[in-house]
Formats: sequence, structure tokens, C-alpha cells
Amino acid sequence: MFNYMVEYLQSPDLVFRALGDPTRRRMIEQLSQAELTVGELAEPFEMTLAGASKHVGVLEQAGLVVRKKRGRERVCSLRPGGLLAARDWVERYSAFWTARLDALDQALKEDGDE
Amino acid sequence: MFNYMVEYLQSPDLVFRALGDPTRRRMIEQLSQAELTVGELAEPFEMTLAGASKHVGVLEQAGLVVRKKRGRERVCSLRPGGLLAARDWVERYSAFWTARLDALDQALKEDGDE
DNA sequence: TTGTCATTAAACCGAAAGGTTGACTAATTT
DNA sequence: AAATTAGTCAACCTTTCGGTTTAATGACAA
Repeated sequence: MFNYMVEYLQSPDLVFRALGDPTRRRMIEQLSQAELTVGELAEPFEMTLAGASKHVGVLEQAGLVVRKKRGRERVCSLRPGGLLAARDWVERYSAFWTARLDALDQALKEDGDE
Repeated sequence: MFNYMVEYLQSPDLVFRALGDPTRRRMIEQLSQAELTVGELAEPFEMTLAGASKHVGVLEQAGLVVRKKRGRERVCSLRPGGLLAARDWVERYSAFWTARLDALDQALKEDGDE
């Protein structure tokens, strides 16, 4: 098994709620491209810096992002493993769903065959 | 590709926020075992029926659950495909994360080798 | 037909969320 | 040293959330 399987203690509550906001999801998307300061992260949004900073705080609380200080700025990056709890939960139940959908696909395919 | 790849128009917002509540996640877990009426769904929780009904409403709005009426009761079941949008989003970015973690695992393993 | 059962609708409540402003700290520039 | 820049903190405001109660609807049972 993988080493990191041990390590998630993220609460699904915090993670899902953090993801339930479009601003924060876009921030994560940005951060998947590159590390960014809070200021850079805030720029695309019509929002004060303080507002954006609060969003970063929520992502950090949820364990999705880390902020480290570099001079007077804070550079944010994705925290590896942060999404694991959420991924596992979703995977588990979407497996159930897609199994049914695959069965449907199968039925349709067989329908097309005859 | 699969037939159902076309079909999700669920807003990630609604889905993630629906999942951001432990009561609602437990309801989904229950429903993955069997179809249940609103009353049955409500029972495990210390909550009025009306409260539980509202939760079901949120899950329905998010496209995760369907309610069909049977006599005077409403029987709830998981709506296939409801989790796909969320799954894809999470998968996409947790892939990024796990890639880094796998690299880390790899590095550790090679470390152990020499 | 009268009553009871399952559920929803509506009005309301306190707490949390998303946002703002303004004051503050700390690093940088001039 | 003074002024500017990056960011946070605290207080505040409005909207949404999670929950309740009470009333209404619609099926079923007596």
C-alpha cells in the first residue's frame, strides 16, 4: 500500500464546505498551476484583499492549502493529501452510481446489437 | 466513451454544499444500501421530520436524490450520475496531489534501496 | 365521514457564511 | 526616517443555513 494512506485527518465537512464555493474552487485551480501569493490569488476576483484572505483561510483550515511567508508576502500552495478524504468519500458512492450507469450502458449496447 | 459522459449538469456548488453536511452525507450512505421513505431516513437523527425533509430537499436540488411518491409516503433513492460532476472535479485535482505524493513515495523507496 | 398518518409549506429564529471597512503589523522602498 | 506595500485582525452588515413550530395537504383506516 501507499505511504500516504495513513495520513488524512481532514474532516469531510470542512473539505466539502470549502469546495462548495466557486471562488475557492477557482483558487485551487489556480494553485494547481503555480504557487501564488494571497495578492495574486485575490486579483482575478472583484473582492477586497481581506475577503480573499479569508477564503484562503478557509482552504487552509480545511487542509487544502498551506501558506508560508516569504518576506512581506504569503505564498500559497496546495497541500498534498488535502483532497484525499473527499476523494475517497466521493469515489465510494459514485462507484455505486456509475455501476448502475455502466449497467445501463451495457443494456443499451446490447439493445443496439440486436 | 460512455453514454453518460454527456449528461451531468449538476452545479458543483450545489453538490459540494449538499455534501458539506454530515446529516446529508449519512442520508446518502443509508440510501446506498436501500431505498427509504423520508420518515425512515429521518429516524436515526434527533431532528423533526420537517427538518429531515428539508435536508432531503437539498439533496434533491443538488441532483443527488430523487423522491417518488408511493401512496402517502415519499420513497427516496440515489439519482445515478448525481455525483459525477463532483467526482470529476475532485479526481482532477486530487490527481495532481497524489502525483506528488506518489513521487514522494518513490523517492522514499529509492532512498531505502541504497 | 372522521380521524390519523406521512409529508410538505410557511413563518420564524439563532448561528454561521460571505463580504466590507478601518486599524494594525511587518517588510520594503525611497 | 518616512512612506508604501502585503497581509491579517476585528468589528460590522446582510444573506444563507440548519433547525423549530404550526398549519395545511393528501392518502389511508375505522
